[in-house]
Amino acid sequence: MPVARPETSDARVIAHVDMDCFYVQVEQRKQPELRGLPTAVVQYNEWQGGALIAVSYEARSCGVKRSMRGEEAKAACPEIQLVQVPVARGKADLNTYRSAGSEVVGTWKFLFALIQDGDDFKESVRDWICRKDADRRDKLLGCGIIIVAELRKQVLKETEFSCSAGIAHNKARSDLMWDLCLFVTKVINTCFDVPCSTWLWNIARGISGEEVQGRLLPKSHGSGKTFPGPRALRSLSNVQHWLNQLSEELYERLSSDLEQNKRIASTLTLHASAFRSKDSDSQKKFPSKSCPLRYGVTKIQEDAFNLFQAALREYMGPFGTKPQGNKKETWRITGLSVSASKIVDIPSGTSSIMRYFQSQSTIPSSSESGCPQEHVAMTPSASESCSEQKSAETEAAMPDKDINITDTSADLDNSYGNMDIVPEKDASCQSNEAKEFPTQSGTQTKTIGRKINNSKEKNRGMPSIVDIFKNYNATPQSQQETREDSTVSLTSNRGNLSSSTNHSSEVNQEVEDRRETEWGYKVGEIDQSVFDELPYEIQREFRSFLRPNKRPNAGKSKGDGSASSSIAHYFSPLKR
DNA sequence: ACGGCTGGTACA
DNA sequence: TTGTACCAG
Repeated sequence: MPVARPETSDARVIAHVDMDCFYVQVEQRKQPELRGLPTAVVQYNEWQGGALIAVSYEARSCGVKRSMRGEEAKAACPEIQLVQVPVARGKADLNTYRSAGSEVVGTWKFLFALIQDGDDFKESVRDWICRKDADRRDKLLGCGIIIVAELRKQVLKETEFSCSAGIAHNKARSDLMWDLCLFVTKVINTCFDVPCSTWLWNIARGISGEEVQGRLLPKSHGSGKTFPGPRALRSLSNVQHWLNQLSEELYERLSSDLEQNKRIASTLTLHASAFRSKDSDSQKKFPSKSCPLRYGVTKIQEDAFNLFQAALREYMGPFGTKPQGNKKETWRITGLSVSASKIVDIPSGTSSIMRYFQSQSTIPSSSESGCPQEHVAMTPSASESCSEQKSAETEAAMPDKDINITDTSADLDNSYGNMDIVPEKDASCQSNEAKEFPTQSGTQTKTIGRKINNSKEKNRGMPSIVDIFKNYNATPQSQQETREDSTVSLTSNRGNLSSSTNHSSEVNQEVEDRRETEWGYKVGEIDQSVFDELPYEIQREFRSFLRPNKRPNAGKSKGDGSASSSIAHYFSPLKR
């Protein structure tokens, strides 16, 4: 983080949008009678009422906090409504919240529609962006404000979820930081090196050129569970049971990702936490282990268990293997998690997944360690790490032979669907595909990686929100004559979504009634409902752009109107 | 060794 | 590349 990037002269507009106590909102949408009540989402409830993981604003005002247990929350706020996270496979199941999150992201498509009509948008902002009577940077913020106001309204309309947002010229917050500024100035020379000092100095003043990294999808998936106190696992078979559960969930999510996003993960990692009951360094960390990820439930289960055993041996050192070594030097597992990472796009286009895999398939280098699947049956000592089995790397991006489909007309979904159903046998090393590519595994693996990366370039789906703002250029021109050039450009070479407008939501019906177009308006025609959402000082600013002689409506907004700067703005939760 | 589960970054 | 540590919500 301490990369002191200079702020560019080019003004940016950066918005931070944050879903309000999201899990609570998801539950309240499911049970509307909970709306407006102090509510919290709780994970498990057997021990002290479970752990709070989301707290509604009403409950927060009673002093309920996220780290509390359910019973604590009841004590602080007796009328609080506690909703439990679903449980699947004996563990918390967050999938409803994940898909609700995807819903939210899905609503952003209206922004891309906006981009498609970029010319209209340019036209509409041109008039005011060039005006002389306000600071250009503030005008840019104003533009961002409108976009974000629309976005929040759209999210609310399509999902019923409210969100809050902040807008600034950079990623660092730049207001309400005076104390920090003073503090930093005080300590800046005490204990920081030069790069760190300059970073601190700038951040405290809201100066940052750090860029926004755009991404719509997660970089990894994980499934984990803790086994606190007396629940700690003490037998291999119990560990295996839980690894099976976790692996199932992980595979389910990998499958969804493959189906919905056409992505595959290539690395499987096992994390565990443990302690040793008797003496010595019981602080010792349980090592993480990873290996190439092979698609298939039982494959992930097997690999995860093998990784665990390899890690366990390392953890226990000489004691673990020999029961007679030291009496009762035994382990307890207090946490397990399996995760999948290094997720890459696969080409969608016309080819099926299978065709892709087949074209990429390589021999799993029987030269060295034989069939890559052998480790499944290996004893712990013999399997000393899947990760050392280079041959298995090529397996990473390749589903089992037994799910390969010779019918090349098979489409993505069908071939993927078979993965789950077909019983997994050890794939032999003599598959036809394998023999076609007698290359060294390492080389081949790199090739796969490269191809996948290339495919990423041409195969991205929707543009990210960052792409939007990247192309959001306003050229600082000396007005008047150069008016043609002083436009806000909102274009994308990728956007290809249709711009349909949904007028059916009853929630915002009265809003819709007042509102005809998405983005065709001029500033003077800004949707009143959007306008009303703006902080008071921003409304005033806008009015000064538009009707310099008119006085703003007083008392419309909760703001006190005293703020003189619009450097950073914050929107309160949108009312339903 | 109850702040669970999930995801991210930075670093060696 | 793998493994570790730490952070945030």
